[in-house]
Amino acid sequence: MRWQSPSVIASADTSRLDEGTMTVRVRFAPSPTGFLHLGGARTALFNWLYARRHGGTFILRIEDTDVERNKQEAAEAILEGMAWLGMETDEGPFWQSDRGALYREKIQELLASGHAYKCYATKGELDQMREELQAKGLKPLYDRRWRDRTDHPEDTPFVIRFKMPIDGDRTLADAVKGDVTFAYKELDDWIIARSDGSPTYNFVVVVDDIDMRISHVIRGDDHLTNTFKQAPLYEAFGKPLPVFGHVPKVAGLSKRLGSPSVQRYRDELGFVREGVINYLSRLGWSHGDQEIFSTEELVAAFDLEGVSSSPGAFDIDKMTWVNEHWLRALDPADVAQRIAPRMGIKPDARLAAIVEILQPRSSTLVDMAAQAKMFYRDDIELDEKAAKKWLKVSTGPHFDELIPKLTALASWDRASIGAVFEAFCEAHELKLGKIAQPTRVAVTGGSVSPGLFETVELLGRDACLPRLAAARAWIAAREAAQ
RNA sequence: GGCCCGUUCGUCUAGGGGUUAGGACGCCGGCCUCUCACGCCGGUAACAGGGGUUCAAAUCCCCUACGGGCUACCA
Repeated sequence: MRWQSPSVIASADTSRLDEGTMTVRVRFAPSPTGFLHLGGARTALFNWLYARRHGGTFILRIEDTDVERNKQEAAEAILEGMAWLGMETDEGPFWQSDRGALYREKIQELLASGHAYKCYATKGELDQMREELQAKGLKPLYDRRWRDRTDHPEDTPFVIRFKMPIDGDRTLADAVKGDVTFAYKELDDWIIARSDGSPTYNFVVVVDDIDMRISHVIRGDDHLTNTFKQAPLYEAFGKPLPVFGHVPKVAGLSKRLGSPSVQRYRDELGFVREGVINYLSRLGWSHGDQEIFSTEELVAAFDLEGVSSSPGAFDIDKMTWVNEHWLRALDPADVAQRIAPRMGIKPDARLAAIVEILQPRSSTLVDMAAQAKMFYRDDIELDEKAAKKWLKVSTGPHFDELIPKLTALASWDRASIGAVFEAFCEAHELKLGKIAQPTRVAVTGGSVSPGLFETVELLGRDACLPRLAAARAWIAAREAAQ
C-alpha cells in the first residue's frame, strides 16, 4: 500500500484508500481513432480485472469528441474486440458526443464559481508571447493575462481557461508509480473550452469521471502529467480525487505498421482468447512466478501492486507459447467448434477426435486447421523423398501381410489397428518404426504425422486401404524398374 | 530545452540491506519415442555506469547515460 504515505493522504480522498469499504468503479475510455490493439486491450483488461476482483463496476466510455478523427467502424471494432475477449461492460458504452449538454453546464458552473475565466487573447498574440518567452529561455506558458481582468470585449472570440494554482507542489500517490511530485509553476491556465465552445479532452475526462463516479482511474502512463492538470479540477467541483494508477505502455508493438488489432491476432494468426488474455495480463503485471492464469485465476489474483512501473516489450514467441498452453487445455469439442469455420466444415465428433491428437502439436488455430486438412482430403500425393526412403522393395512383403489383416479388421479403431502392427512386429522381431514409417508414408503421403494408429483410425478404412494398395503397387513398380 | 516517469538474463519478470540473484519464453544439449510434436532432465544468459551511506547495496541516496511521456483552441 505504497500510496498511504501521510503527505499524500492530505491531498487525496482518504475514504477511497480503504479497500475494504469502497465501491470500485473503473472505466476504459478509448478514442475510436483506430482498432483495438493489444496495448489498448491490456489497459481495458487491467480495468476489467480490477472491477471483477473487487466486485466493482466496469464502464466503457467512447471518447469521440474529435469528430474529424473518429470512425464509426473503429468504435464497433473496439466493442467487438472486447466482446471476443470476454470483457463485458456493466455500464455503457457511453459516447462523449452525446454528452455536450453536461459539458456546457459544467463549464458555466466553473465560470460562475470563479474557477474559470474567459481569455480573449488571439492566437497571434499567444504565439508572440510564447516566442518571447522562449527567446528568454523560459517555458512557453500562458501568462494568465486575462485571469484577473473584468472587462469583456464585445464580439471578440474567446476561450475559457481554468484557474490553476500558481505555485506550490502537488504530490499524488499513484497506485502503480508511487508518489509523484509536480510543481504547479510548470503548468498554466489551460483551456477547457475552445473558441467554438467545445470542451477539451482534459476537461471532459474529469467531468465524465466525476459524473460516472469513477473510483480508480487505471490508464496509460502517457497521462501521468495530465493528472496534475486534472486534480485541481476535481477540487474546483468539490469532488474527491479518484485513485490513479498509471500503467506503463507496451513497447515493441510495431510502430511503423501500426500495431495489429486483436481481431488480426484472432483471425489471421489464430490465437485463442484464453491465450491472449493470459499473455496480456502477464505483460507488465506479475504474481510471483506464476505464468499460466485462467481468467478466473486472474480475477482472483489481479492487483495494482503487481503492476510493474516500467514498460514491457511485446514478445510474440512468449505469446505463442501461452497460446499453445491454452489450445491444449481447451476441450477438444470446443476447439473443433473454433476451427471448423476456418476449414469450411461442420464440427462433429470426428473433428473433435482429430483436434485431440493435434492439440499437442499445434501453436494456433491456423496451424491446427492446416494440419487437420490432411484428414479431409480425398487423395494424397506421395512425397518423393519420403517414398524413396521408406517404401523400399524389402517392405513389399510386409504390406502383403498387413493389408489383409487390416482389411479383415472388424472394428476400425486405434487399439485394434495397433494390435495388428504390434503382432506383426513381434512375429518378425522388428522395431515398430520399421513398419510404422512405411505405413505412414503410404497413408499420409509424408513421413510426419500424429501417432500412426490414431492417424489410420481417423483417416478411416475407406481412405487407408486403397492408399496402402497404391503404395504396394508403387513398390512393385520400383522393383520392376530395378 | 524544461518538467515527470523509467532502467535485473535477448524478452516477460521474482527479489526491496546479508541469496550460489529465482522462475518463464527463446536458444543449445540429453532422455522418452512409430515420425513430428508433447513431456521430462540439464545448460546458456542479467542487477545501465559512477559516486556515496553501511560491517554489508541489485535493494537506500546523489550524479551521469540511455529510453519514454508531457510541454496544443489533439486525445
